Amino acid sequence: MIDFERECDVCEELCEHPQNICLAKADAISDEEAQLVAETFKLLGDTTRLKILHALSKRELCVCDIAAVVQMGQSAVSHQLRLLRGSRLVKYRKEGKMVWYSLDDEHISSLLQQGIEHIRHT
Amino acid sequence: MIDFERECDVCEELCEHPQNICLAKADAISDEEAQLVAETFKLLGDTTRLKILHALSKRELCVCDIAAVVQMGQSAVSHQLRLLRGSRLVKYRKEGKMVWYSLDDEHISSLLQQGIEHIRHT
DNA sequence: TTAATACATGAACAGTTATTCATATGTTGA
DNA sequence: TCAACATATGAATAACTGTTCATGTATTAA
Repeated sequence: MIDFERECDVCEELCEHPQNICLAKADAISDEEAQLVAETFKLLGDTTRLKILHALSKRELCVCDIAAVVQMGQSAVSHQLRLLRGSRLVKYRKEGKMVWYSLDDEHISSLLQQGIEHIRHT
Repeated sequence: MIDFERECDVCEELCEHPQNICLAKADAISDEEAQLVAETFKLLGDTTRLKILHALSKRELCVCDIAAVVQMGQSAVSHQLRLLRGSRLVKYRKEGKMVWYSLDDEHISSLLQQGIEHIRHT
């Protein structure tokens, strides 16, 4: 139970609705969490990466196969894979000179699917 | 049933794995869909917008309340709201000189929640 | 060892994006 | 009609992002 009269430091003046603001602040996500979540969504927010992730959600692929599927240069794909690796959205295993990529968990696959469903129902 | 021997136009040379590529191409999302989905995720991929959407997922808020909650200028918030409006992630209703914003559907709220849960389990 | 292959990476560049500032629009109450 | 207020928006700018090109590393086979 929070005493909003005391808790809230922006509860005066103009159009602002103290109660709303205080309540909203009370259950806002932290800056750090917002940052992390945004970072994840940002990675999903690029056509190339989205196609890569979608392809990987179906099967494990090596880099040059990914490049063939998304029709991009190997370098461009490698750069994107580095970002995806960095945020643990994908994992990889080496086999000789090849590297096989796959999604790191099905959580991602589920997010992806939900995004697709969203645009299909709009 | 697809005849991959005939269907696939990139099934030769180097490291590429014809079967994988052809299968992946077969169930790839279209460029247009990928574009749309990416666009949605891109909107979720910014800290300011994410905070706005998260706040709106709890309750309807007017512009200056949003500005107070996310601690941004009114102008910055308005600009972001325009983007969110444009992709129908939020809806609004006017009441006198104020405008009240809320999420357009709970689909968004659910995506948001899933994103938050993702980073909490990593 | 050497050449070929698969992948990674740094630098550079072009395109995009988020914020700020100034100003415009529209509503309300005096 | 005017002043105050809530919101929207155009322009400018700084920061960021994605691709390409050149090159580097590691692995394999000859």
